[in-house]
Amino acid sequence: MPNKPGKRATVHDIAAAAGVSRGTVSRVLNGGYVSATARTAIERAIREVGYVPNTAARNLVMQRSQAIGFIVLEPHSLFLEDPNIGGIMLGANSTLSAADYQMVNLVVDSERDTARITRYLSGGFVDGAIIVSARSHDPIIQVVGGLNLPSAFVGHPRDLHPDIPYVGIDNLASAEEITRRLLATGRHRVGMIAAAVDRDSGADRLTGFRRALGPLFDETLVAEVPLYDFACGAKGMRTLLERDPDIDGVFAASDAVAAGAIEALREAGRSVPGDVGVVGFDDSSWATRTRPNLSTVHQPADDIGAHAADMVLRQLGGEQIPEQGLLLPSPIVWRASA
Amino acid sequence: MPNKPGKRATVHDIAAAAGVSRGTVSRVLNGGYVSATARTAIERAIREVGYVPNTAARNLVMQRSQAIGFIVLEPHSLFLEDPNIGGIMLGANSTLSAADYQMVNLVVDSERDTARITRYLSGGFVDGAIIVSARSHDPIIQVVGGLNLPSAFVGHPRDLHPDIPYVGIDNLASAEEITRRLLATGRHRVGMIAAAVDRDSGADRLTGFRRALGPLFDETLVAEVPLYDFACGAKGMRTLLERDPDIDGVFAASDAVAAGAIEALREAGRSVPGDVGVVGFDDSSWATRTRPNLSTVHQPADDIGAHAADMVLRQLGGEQIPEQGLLLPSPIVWRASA
DNA sequence: TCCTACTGTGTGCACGTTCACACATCTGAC
DNA sequence: GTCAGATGTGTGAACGTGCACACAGTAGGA
Repeated sequence: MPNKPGKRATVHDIAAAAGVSRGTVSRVLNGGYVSATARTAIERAIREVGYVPNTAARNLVMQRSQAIGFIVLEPHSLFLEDPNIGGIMLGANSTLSAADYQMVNLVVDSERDTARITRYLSGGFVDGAIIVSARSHDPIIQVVGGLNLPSAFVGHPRDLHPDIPYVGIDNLASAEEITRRLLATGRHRVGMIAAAVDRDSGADRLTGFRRALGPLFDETLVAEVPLYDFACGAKGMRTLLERDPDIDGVFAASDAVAAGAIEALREAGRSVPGDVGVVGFDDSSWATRTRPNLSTVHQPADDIGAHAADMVLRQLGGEQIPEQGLLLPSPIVWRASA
Repeated sequence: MPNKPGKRATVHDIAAAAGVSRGTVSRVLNGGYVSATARTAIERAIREVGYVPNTAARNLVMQRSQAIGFIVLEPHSLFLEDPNIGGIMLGANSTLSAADYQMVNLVVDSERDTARITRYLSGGFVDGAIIVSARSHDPIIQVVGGLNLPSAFVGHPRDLHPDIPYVGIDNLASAEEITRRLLATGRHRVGMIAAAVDRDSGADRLTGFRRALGPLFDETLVAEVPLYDFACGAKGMRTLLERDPDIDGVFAASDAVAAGAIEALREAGRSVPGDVGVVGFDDSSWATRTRPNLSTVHQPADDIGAHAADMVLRQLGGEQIPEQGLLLPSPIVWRASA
């Protein structure tokens, strides 16, 4: 039972137990010249007493907090809906905790909280930050650029400061590729349900779709909806069917949107993939919930989080990140919906 | 620009700026006798310099970490799937951060990590803990009971230490109630897809179902499946249809299970709610994704998290929690699936 | 006048750690 | 035999804060 309610062992205690001074104990903990005999005696004492260094004391003298902020710029409700954020969080968390860093969550609901974040970021509460869901022209980008805080963005807003690294996937190329795959199945009237085009991911997916179609691109076959969700997907699909009943292929901006589209198609008496081929994006849990299962773009959320954490950690280690950003591979997963 | 890269203002700086001593500054920060003139001068200095107290130094002298552990005893994959954990986390996080506490996430994948958690909990890294998803006979229960750490459980395993408070919902009563509602729609052959009966929530929901049926209870109309998920729901439904093709009502242990059941019913050519009435549990995002939308039990995840955090906070404030546990209301949401 | 109570302020110490420095010992080379 | 370099160890100072204590001034009552 190493746990005595009132007191915790300190370096002094184990120094006394091992018959050495505090300095030597500190050296076996942090590296330095220590004799073999002293080292073993100290290690034994540490084990016996169950000593764990006091984080607060260490942080105080080292002038750091050993914490990384995980800042999500989304309303609470979207935070829960988004199939990727959870994975990104988990990926970042395991990388961070392996390096003995704590992850501090900060969900920012209102855009006007920028002042509060700034104070938090510059207040020494965190040694670094991972910022998720920032959009182009988000004031947070300027703030983080001005601060000298090791940080990484998940996703890549256009106007990112050149010194701040980002990690994400190539939404544009992936959208283009999956649209091509859809066209290759012999479809002739292919439309898109574009969601959240005010966000970089949404805009990129639309641009990718446009590129894949090239001269065949037809403005009327794009239905824009505000959110990446089921209801918007159903609404978007109804709009497309209205505009062109002969539509035979749909690229949905996310799996949730695709699920909504499939529902609307079923209601309209169309079969999937018989009458209409549908592809999604994200490879979230939606993809295997729909019937038929979705053909989609796999988004490696876990890896994205891990890499973002790694980038922050490397900067903390004094390293200058050479590449400006990192785009992880996002392979196409071809299932039955197209 | 209060942010000078190298240096941060300390109590000394603002004491000098205001023409008083450190002690007086500390008193305006933490309460005590301070003259009006001194107070205004100090407050002005604090504002001008943008002073924020150093957390590490404060924690060191106060002998605390100002952090609360949020411990989830689930594999990573289940953590993402579970529709409630995200909400609980968010609820706990906002209550905690309002009280200036940090939330430290700890997802424990393997059950054998108990030693690591014990070390963490007793190591002074956290001042308290919120523990989610513990099951009866989980060793963590004994550990936390032995430690003298302010904590709260989400859910209520049978063998909980009497001093440790819990917060959750009454799975048994709610299951009983929604089954009664289902029976009241005129169904005569009502079955259940029971999931995760090795967990307290799963076992309670089954017991509630049994109670509602009373003497009508028929063992053959219960299909047990391992997980609260879509695939298990579909499988469970097929089993039930096989055992009794005349089944006309189903209580699914969760919304995901219900969604799977609806899918299986559709494949078998049954209409919902025409041929078979289906009810779920959780009121998660699944509930409005299925067609028809699910009648289900609303689980107030956000409130659960907030209350758990509050319980820990109150213990930290020296309060002895009088009630042993708290069961939050979980109202029935009646939609179209039954 | 003296004692007590209250308000207000400054100072020293402690919290547990790391780091720089001083000091000690041992080796080998000139 | 001395000097240089490597290896090993102890000590003091500092990190920034809160708290206990000492002290000063004021007011009121006996």
